[in-house]
Amino acid sequence: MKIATWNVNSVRARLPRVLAWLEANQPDVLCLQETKCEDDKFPRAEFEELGYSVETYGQKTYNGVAIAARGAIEDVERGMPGDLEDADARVIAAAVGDFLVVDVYVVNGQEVGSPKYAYKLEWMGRLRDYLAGMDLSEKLVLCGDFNVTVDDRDVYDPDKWREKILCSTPERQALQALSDLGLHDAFRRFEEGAGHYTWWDFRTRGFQRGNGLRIDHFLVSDAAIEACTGVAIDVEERGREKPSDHAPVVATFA
DNA sequence: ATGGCCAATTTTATTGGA
Repeated sequence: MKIATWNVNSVRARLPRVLAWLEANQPDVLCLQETKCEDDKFPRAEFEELGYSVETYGQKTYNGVAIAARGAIEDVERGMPGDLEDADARVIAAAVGDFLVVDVYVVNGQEVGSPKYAYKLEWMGRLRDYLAGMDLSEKLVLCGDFNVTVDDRDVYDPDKWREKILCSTPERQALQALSDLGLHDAFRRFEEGAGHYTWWDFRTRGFQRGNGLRIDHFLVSDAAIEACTGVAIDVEERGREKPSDHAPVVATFA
């Protein structure tokens, strides 16, 4: 079972890239973030032509998540408890085979101390409560764009980013609270070194300079980590024409 | 120290991203 996560930064703008990537990599499941389109505008037919069914939870312009899978996608849940009527489309959960997949696009937070930062921490707290209600004895895979680095190994210049957005202690604690439920950072099971990133800023030409952050993660249950045989960041995809600012990340399970 | 790029909509600016 190969499960991928990718913040595509608009599924319509990225469609040729996404379809080519699916054909080349053949994951069983692809979790998308920042689809940036309403469900009836999602390019569903193009995914289906490649043999993928799709469940979407989108909105106009911002946010938006979707799960594409070769097999049946069952028990789909959109949003989470505590969401308001017009809540951001940031989480979709479903069963695929014997895996429970939870696809998230965590709030960015803009700047430490800002109203959006407070919203980020509140949202992550609710995500924790939502997950606490799930069956964590199952093979549960929580993946997506968390907009938080786990520790300084995930940051190209930790001193520059000290207590800044994506790296602040409260954000890392909110992420740790998810791990404390019994979820494991699958990437770190296989790689302990620094310098492995999943996002590079367009504005600073971060990719060309090697300035990135690791903010896209797989947090998986005991049963899932036991089955996990590897996690790979597709850095090459980030270097192609008209890329997303995030690279796809692929977790493989026996 | 700052800004750079990219996408969508409110489009010839603005907002948000991280």
